[in-house]
Amino acid sequence: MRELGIDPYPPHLFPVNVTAEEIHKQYPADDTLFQDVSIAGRIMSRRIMGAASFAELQDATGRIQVYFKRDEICTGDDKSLYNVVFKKHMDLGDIIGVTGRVFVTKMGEISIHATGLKLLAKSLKPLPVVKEKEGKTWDAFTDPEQRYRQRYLDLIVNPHVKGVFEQRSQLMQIMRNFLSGKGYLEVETPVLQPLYGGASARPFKTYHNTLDTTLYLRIANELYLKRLIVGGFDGVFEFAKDFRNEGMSRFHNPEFTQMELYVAYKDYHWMMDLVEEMVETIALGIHGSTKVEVGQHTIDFQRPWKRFTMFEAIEHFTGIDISGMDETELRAAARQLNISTDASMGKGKLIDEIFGECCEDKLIQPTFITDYPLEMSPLAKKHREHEGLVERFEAICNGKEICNAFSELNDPIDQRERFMSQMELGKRGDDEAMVLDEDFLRALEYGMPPTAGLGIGIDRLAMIMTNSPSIQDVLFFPQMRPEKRQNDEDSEQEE
RNA sequence: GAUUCCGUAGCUCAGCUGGUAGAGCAACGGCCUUUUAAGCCGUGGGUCCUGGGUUCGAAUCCCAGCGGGAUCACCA
Repeated sequence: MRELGIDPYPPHLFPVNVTAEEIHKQYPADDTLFQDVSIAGRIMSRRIMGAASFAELQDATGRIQVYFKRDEICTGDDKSLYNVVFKKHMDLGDIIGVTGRVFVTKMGEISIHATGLKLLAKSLKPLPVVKEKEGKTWDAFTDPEQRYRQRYLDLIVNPHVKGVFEQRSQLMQIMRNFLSGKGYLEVETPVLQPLYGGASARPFKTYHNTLDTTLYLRIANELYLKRLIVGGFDGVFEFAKDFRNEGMSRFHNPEFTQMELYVAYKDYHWMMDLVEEMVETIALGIHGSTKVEVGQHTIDFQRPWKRFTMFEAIEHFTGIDISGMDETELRAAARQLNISTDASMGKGKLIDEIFGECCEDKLIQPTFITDYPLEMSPLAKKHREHEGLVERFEAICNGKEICNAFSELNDPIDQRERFMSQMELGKRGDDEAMVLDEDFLRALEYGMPPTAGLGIGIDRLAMIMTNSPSIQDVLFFPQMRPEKRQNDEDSEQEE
């Protein structure tokens, strides 16, 4: 092509003045429009019939057909632009710029009658060709490994994939507007932390050369946001990438996004109202309805959501009232429900286990589960009425937790004791136990107002809102094993 | 981490109980001035994931490894 004097990667801008979507929306309702268009995109299909051809052009908004006629794009005697450049040297996947006018073909398809054609970027690799007609699809690009590893290809070839990510972006935008609109401040806190905290998980560990110190990638930002509440902000939130060095599944990626929110002078009842309102707003914003199709179910986010205490939920699904049981009785109840237990499990763990086995996956419609065992929640405030419980709730939806929240523990003495018992667990070999954060305790000692806190899994919520069965479908680049072991010897030598 | 299924052309797949590879689309060469999964004629294209083993002979059987999916465990 270079021999023909054509730069396959020209440097100049191409003056686009219209998108495929705009044309489809406004034409032919007003057929005086679009008589001098300039549009750019990728060639997705081509049908050549001698001196005339049709091609489908895909831009960021969609596809539009382009009609090329030899004598229209080559007005002089030199027909090589059509005969040689277009027919021989252009391929599916090439990015081109087209000028022309919009018209409707005999077959009734809105198309662009091209008067000019320019190659903007050559594609050297063949594109998977997906064809569709009447709902049937040929040669779909479906291999999950290739779709995730080469997301760019997936996005080119599978248009609905873009829609999923647009909805994810919309979700975050709505949430951000919702929270900002209430006057809360969006903040940023450290990803690299000398101590990891705010959740029970194994961290990624790294090292800072100049400081000569170990740092951890955050597993949560909770403790930093609460420091900001101590500092006098009434409401702070952060969309936080968190990192947990744990197993992967269709619900878990090593890095994931959580939105955490802390609001002073509120409690967990207040926070439930906020979550309902916020998620309902998101559903309405994305789908125009509180009802969302998810797999086999229709989930309705209309307020108010059902609220159960954990004990009520267990009684509802198993018929067993465990609220007054001691550890031995709980163990017997678990055995009766075919739940395996081991000696290390305390009362709280047993309750949590029973709930997880018998209730969680049955909760399809959004439901708040409240009042968790104290042992499982070292950062939550003790329940105002019930011994052994904390003021905590989770929202369960489609059988999965979508958020976790509590009245935050602001008693520094109680907090220190909770950390101490976590460290006991750590000594007994629980590698997910929390570590004591002396600076956080110091902050609490200055006094933190009563505060309600929330963590909401953005990826999980996006899965529900976009009807995606796997977290990999709502992450552009889900974590995969490295494709090739390159320079194997080099890396071994570095070790 | 455990179990299980899968890995053949650029894409989607076929290849039965072992005889060293096939289709459609894409590509390449032709014909065709409003087609739409365009069509018609012709051509090329594969370390059958990798490495071992069994065998006269392996894409096929066996073992190990790599990669992926699903389920489970841990967790959000």
